[in-house]
Amino acid sequence: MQEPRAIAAFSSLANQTRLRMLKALVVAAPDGMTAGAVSEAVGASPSRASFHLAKLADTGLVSARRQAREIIYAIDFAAMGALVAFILQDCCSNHAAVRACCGLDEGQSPAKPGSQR
Amino acid sequence: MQEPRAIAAFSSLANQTRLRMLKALVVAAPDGMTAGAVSEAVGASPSRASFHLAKLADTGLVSARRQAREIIYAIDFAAMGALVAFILQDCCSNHAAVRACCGLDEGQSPAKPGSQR
DNA sequence: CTTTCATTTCAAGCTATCTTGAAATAAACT
DNA sequence: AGTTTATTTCAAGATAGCTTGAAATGAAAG
Repeated sequence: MQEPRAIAAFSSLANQTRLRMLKALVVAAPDGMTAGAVSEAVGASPSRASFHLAKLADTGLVSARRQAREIIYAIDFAAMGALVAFILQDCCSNHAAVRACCGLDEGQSPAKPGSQR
Repeated sequence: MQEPRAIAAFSSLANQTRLRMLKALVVAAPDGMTAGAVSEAVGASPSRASFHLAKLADTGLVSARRQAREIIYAIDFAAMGALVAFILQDCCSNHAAVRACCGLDEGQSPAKPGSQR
């Protein structure tokens, strides 16, 4: 991931509505949600939801596909992973302190409670 | 890390000048750099550099301390790590696909070349 | 106590982003 | 063809963020 795309991705995440959309889409993964469902989930008008979903799709953090009358948005975990990799590698030069702070490098289990930090 | 702080942090990273400052500060870690040095490193006027450094400091991604006439900025790796943790845990619910995409969960060595991805 | 150096603060103008509601598109159904 | 449902696009106004250069602060040195 290059700098311009990373900046666009960070910009996408720097908004409450979009962050909440993303969280809803994580819960709904890998199936995704219709634009209307996302709109309801975050309490935004259809037009406003469309605006923010378009931004998330532009940056590649989510994908969009039409299914009959509905448009289904789904999170792209690979893109999210690439963004994390950008922070870790490009920004922080793989500095151990950064990796340590997010509970990595000490075991493989993704969600072991209490083991992070 | 809570949502508002994460949003502010993403906002900080969503800017070329600040991203480059951060990279310079990673290289200069853990000592840090004077505001003037950062200013030169990214090719920004003192006033512009001060504006962006203040933003980075506000969000806690960098720290500032006065040393005689100079002000020394240093990256806060813990804060960077907390932001990565926010993406991984709060945003992505520790989804394995995200962790996999950044070369984690397959070995502990932080910077082993060729082993990531 | 004035000068010098490093940095910040301020005010102005500019650009980008967000919100709102109305109108347009797209697909299915009658 | 006309209607309904789902979503996007558009235009307008509001808010936030960026850049610039000048003025102000803070700290050391003569």
